[in-house]
Amino acid sequence: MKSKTTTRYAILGLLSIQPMSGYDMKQFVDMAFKHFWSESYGRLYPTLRQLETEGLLKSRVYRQRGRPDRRVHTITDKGRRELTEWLEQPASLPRVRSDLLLKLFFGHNVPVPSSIEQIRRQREVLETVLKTLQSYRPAVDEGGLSGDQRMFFLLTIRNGELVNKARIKWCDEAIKILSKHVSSNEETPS
Amino acid sequence: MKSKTTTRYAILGLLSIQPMSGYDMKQFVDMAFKHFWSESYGRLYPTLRQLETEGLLKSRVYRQRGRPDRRVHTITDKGRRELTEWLEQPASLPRVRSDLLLKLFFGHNVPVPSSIEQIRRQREVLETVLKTLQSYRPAVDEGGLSGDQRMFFLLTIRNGELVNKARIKWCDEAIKILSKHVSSNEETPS
DNA sequence: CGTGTCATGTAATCAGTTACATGATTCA
DNA sequence: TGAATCATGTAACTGATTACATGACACG
Repeated sequence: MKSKTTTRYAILGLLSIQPMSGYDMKQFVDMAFKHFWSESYGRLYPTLRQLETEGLLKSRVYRQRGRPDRRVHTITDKGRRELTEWLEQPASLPRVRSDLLLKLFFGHNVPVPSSIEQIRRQREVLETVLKTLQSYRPAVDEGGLSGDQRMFFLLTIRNGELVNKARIKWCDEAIKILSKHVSSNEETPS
Repeated sequence: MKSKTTTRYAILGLLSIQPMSGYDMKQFVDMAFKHFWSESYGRLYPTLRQLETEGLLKSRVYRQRGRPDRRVHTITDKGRRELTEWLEQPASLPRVRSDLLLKLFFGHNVPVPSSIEQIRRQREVLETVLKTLQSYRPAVDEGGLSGDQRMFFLLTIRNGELVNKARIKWCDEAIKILSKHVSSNEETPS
């Protein structure tokens, strides 16, 4: 009874690029996939062991001087087959959870400036996210990636750019609308 | 040891609009919050009982002819206080999981037209999501909502519009880039 | 001398979905 | 007659994070 979690395929996908340790994967996901995916050690390591017993990858431990051992994983042919099979399956819609929108929807319970402040804070964070994302571009262009891999990487970055720009634009619109609402209520106080 | 899940506040927020049954909440969330939140009965009903024992809401069962009993919940003052307290806390960034972008990133394992097809399929779904979202606008304008509630509702819809339009725009860009890539490889076959 | 990085892993917990049970009524 | 809607609820499960343990070394 093996459940086919997406973590399995994230791992196999990463190994289809190059051999890696669990630690490497975590670093990579936290950087390159930050705007659309995440993995924790708590899922990564057990899943790696599981994939090895299934024969989808093999691993070897490398001893290092002054550093902990490194277990480097390599994808097998069987692993590649299972990966491409998954890649051909239709993708689902992105799953989104936004407590900001939840809070905004219930904004009638709180002074309007409080909602404005929420959005303003979020806008700031989104701005830094966007900048971080854009800072990867040169590295991707120069880094020793194959032509295809470069293209796919840039496409995911582009997705983050467009979506985050849309979010920021929404913040600006929302702040404007809410601010008008505040000042129009100042003109006619109770 | 009570964990303060967001489901708690989603429930309290809904009850701050009007008294509701668990079933009502599910309907409402599936409609109005679809693009940024979800709740299942499996979490809704137990959390409702929990909130009642904590005194944040009270409930009454209404018998109906030919239909199951309805348990209607009303928020208490204590509930309102806890809700507004949460509303003032800074919101986090939206959590996103997109297996489409994951698959695209690993696209080098699969023929490029397969990736194009993935994006084309997703584009179609996004288009219907967007249309559904926009179809709510008139109902929100006419529906018997207070001025504030109407504004907050429209703001969340607007968010869905902008973000989904950005996603669709990205699909178009990505399809174009990948298609060019395919035809340029046709010109110089191996 | 304390903090951070490298590195793997487990246990506990939290978060969230799915499947099932019940049962009357409405609609095609 | 069979499916869909209304309505509540539980049990089982999957999915995912957090906290902790270990330990050498580098950096300020």
